[in-house]
Amino acid sequence: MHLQALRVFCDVAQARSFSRGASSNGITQSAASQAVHQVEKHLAIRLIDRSTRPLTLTTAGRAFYEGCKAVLKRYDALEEQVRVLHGEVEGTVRVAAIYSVGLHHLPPLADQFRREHPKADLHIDCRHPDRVYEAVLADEADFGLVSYPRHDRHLVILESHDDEMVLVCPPEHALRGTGSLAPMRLNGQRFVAFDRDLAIRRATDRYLRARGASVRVTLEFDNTESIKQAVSRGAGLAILPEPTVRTEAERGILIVRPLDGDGFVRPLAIIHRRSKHLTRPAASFVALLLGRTDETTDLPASDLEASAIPADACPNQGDEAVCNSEETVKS
Amino acid sequence: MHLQALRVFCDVAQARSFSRGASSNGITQSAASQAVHQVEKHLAIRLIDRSTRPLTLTTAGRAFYEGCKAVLKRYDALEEQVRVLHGEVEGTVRVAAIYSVGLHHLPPLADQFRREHPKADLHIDCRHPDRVYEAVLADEADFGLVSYPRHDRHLVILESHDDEMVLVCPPEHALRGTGSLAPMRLNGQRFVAFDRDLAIRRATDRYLRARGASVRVTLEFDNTESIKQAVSRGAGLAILPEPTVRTEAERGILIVRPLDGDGFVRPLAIIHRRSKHLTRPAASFVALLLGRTDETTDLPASDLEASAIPADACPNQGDEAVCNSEETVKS
DNA sequence: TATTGACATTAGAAGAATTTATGGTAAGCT
DNA sequence: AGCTTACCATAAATTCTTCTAATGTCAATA
Repeated sequence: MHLQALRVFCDVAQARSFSRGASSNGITQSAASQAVHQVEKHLAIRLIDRSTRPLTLTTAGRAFYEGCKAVLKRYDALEEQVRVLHGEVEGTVRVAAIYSVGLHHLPPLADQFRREHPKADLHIDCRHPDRVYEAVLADEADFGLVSYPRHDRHLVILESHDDEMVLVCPPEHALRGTGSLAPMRLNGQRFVAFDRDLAIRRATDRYLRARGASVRVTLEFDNTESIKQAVSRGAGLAILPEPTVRTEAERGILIVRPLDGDGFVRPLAIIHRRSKHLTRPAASFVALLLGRTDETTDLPASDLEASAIPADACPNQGDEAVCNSEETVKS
Repeated sequence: MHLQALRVFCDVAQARSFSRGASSNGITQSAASQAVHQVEKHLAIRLIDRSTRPLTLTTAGRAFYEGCKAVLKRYDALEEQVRVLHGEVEGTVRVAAIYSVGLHHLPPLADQFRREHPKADLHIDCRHPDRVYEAVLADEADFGLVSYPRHDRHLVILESHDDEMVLVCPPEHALRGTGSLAPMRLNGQRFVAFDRDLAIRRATDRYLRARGASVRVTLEFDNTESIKQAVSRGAGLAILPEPTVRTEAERGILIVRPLDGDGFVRPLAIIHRRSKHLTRPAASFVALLLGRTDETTDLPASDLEASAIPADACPNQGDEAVCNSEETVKS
């Protein structure tokens, strides 16, 4: 039995999808299908019911999924432990991240990584998404953190988790309030949006159009920070990844409301060059990002008592940089 | 990473030998060497120090070994749990075992198996070693339990644990006593031995000869039970596998003394046809024999509170059947 | 009913694991 | 020391796997 196959099964089970489970592991849907079939054949037990449309786990599948998750976590923690014990994780890690990820997702994980691997040198560059791809392809970064990953023959894409997209408005706005909001109610509102050439903008437009909400885009930026600033100054509403506005929501600077219905999310991914193997410390950091490190391990909890270790995993990506003019989206 | 590779590493580490570790997994020494190299390469850490003769584990190797053992145990328990949950372990298991194993090693394990898999039908046939091979080759048994396994193109050999060989004498004998005994002191003694065509006899002769003990063989049998009987009646001394004389030792019927120095052991093995895949219940029983089932699992300890579950693993094999005449072995 | 999205299946190519055969080295023996 | 034995590494050839790419099939939905 291949550990990789178990990993694929777990990711498929968690994502409730072969395609997404495959992406998380940087393989094709076909390979994931075959891998899971292999596991099922080995056990001679059907683990997944494919006859329904999002797939569901059988009873045995659920049990195996839970157990597998635990086994894999234990094994990953073991590898990490042995490496640390051997003082193996040293060297430089160069990460290229889109602004929002670098600002909001990475800091706590970077801290944890630096604590656990004092000998490793972690460099994080925050850039425009296009520059992230360039940096990875040019081998100026060991790997990159992006959202809405673009496929490229020279890249391997490891899909990470999704950020929930939420409505953001100023505290005095008519739509302030609590609880979730029907997307339709955004019809006719003024909006601050991402640049039109960013994937997140296209996804947002598609989302609003599909739900019959036509908004007037009054400002465009290529980064979340500028959008938040504009929103807080009353330039309009915005739809942003939840982690990027958590602080402002807690402080009452901005009002944040979830959107009704099926989650509108921003998929985050790790990208790296297909040919190149990750260095040891880079692999360790990727494992941390993918939540493959056991934060709740029962090993001697040596040196991390004071700090809050984030319970959820990894990286996500925003888009960012310049301010444009006004425009109406036929949503 | 292949679970099989981790298993090989663990067996190699435990056996302190690549060859034996390989045998435990039914692969060649070369394959074991390459598998361990692969693990080391993956971790980029040396786990085993080969420069010394029984090989030793490095510090990292020890840590990884302990962790691996736990992970594998957890995984094996998981597979078993899922199978039981799915009611998969049913059908007939036909085991062919040499007399001593069938009498002394199997009973508690058979009980445990029947308890855990009520739907499975377990048949155990105790036979002369040659008949065990015949039964397995003729597909009359799913697998066989033998000692001193013979290689055969059509068989896969899974080496199990070793039985310690001990000196057995009647309570009134001059060599009675406690503590271990120097083999040399057996020089000139009368002996009850196994048949000359049994591997265990040849191993015993070789052992005694190498240590300069020449004994007079007065009786020969092809099974341990007859030898014990003869010894208790004063026909001479014998060297037998420890588990086969434990009861008599406890009851004071026979005196049992370990032999000095490096262990003289009887290697036990599971044999099965190379081509044929084991049935599900057969595979479960083999897993139990190989100690790959987690007796100390923290799963709901359902129904096994009253019985003593043996802490050590599996099968072993004796040799047996007819009585011969007298003879002196130039040891 | 046609469409879309998602999984299965197949074939061929690339890659990995295993065996056989061989060579080198440590331990123990004479 | 020199020999012998046991043991592990390595190379080469073979056999098995696993991957991707292309295509087929089916459930959910408009």
